[in-house]
Amino acid sequence: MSRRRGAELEDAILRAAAEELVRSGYAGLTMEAVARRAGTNKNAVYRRWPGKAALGVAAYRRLAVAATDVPDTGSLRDDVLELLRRVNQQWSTPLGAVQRDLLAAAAAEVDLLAAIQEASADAGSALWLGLLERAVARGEAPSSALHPRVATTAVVLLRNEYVTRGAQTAPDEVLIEIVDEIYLPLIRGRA
Amino acid sequence: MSRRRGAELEDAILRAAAEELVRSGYAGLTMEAVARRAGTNKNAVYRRWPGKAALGVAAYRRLAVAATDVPDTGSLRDDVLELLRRVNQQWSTPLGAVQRDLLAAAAAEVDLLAAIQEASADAGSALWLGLLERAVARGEAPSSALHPRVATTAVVLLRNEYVTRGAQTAPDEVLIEIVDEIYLPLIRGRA
DNA sequence: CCGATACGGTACTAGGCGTACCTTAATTTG
DNA sequence: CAAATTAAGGTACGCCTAGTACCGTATCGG
Repeated sequence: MSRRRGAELEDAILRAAAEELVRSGYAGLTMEAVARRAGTNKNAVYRRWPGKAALGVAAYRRLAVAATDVPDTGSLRDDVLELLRRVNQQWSTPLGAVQRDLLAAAAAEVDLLAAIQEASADAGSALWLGLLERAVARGEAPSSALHPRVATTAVVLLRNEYVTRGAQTAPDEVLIEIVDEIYLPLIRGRA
Repeated sequence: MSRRRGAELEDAILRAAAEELVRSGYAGLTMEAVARRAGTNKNAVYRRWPGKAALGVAAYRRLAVAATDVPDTGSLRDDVLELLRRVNQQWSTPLGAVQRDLLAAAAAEVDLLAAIQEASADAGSALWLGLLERAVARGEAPSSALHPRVATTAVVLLRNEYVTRGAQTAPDEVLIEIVDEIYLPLIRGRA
């Protein structure tokens, strides 16, 4: 029997950790179970990651590679609402719960936080800026709306729903309210 | 020696838990230490609260009674910025860190979440709506701006800084950016 | 072929949550 | 006022999990 080493073993551990994450959530993630599922022991894990949080983040990054493609309906409102709905849907999955737990668990270590941010495309402003750029080209929005913090306001407000309400999912009415009562007025107001 | 009972003992436990909370944070809070500091044992604690999260929230509520008074400078921008600065300052204290940890720890139990919300006045929309009402009276804002979600947008964005950046405190430039680039344009745009 | 390196196995320690059980004090009730 | 009930105190658990230590052994590079 061959003994796995280096990258091969590391890969197996990450795969195992990712499976455990979706199965049991971050709270239920145990180093022991990860090692067992990977067919190894805790030593191999601790040689690579300093602790549970770091492993959790590393495993999450492998799960959250699926980048959301940006909708292009020809209407700013529809684009925003659609992207917001996709994000909401993604956050409603067990993976979204994992992300939130991880965000809380990694709050102490700044580098881990950055790693999570990097992994979740929805957090980046690129998607939202791109969407706005097309609206500007169509004359639906002023170019002064192309501002990172402005662009991501809708998704930030949605995240707040999860954080403060502990919501499993945000109802569609909330998304509509965010778009119609805040995001679009904000874009208008920056003219 | 007299043996404390009922409300008196409950009070001592809550006081002890609050002290432990500011000393060691929520992560370092242990039922054992709380009981010891209160001069009793874990039994008395568990007879009153089902677990660590519930006790933590109850203790936090006793700490966070200090309601922020709303500034009234005569200018919407100054009012908003000032209130935001006060909230930022409050969230920068150890107590703010406790609140964030608690928010994460109580994410599973909805009733606990509600209890935290209730305790932190800054989360409520009343403060922000009151501030806006005065601005409307002065003609600085349209009455259509009097909307709970709109009113609290600034503080929600600030919270996001803490959640996603793990910030100890948000720099003043961020507050200014939130006010000038988002909050005020939003108010304008709702005219 | 020979180190050096890293994996596997196992056994620990340490700490904390939550529970069980019993004794003892205070309070309520007949 | 005595008896019954309620609630504290004391203590010892069971259980789980993080993280560490040690050692034999397979693999890899030179």
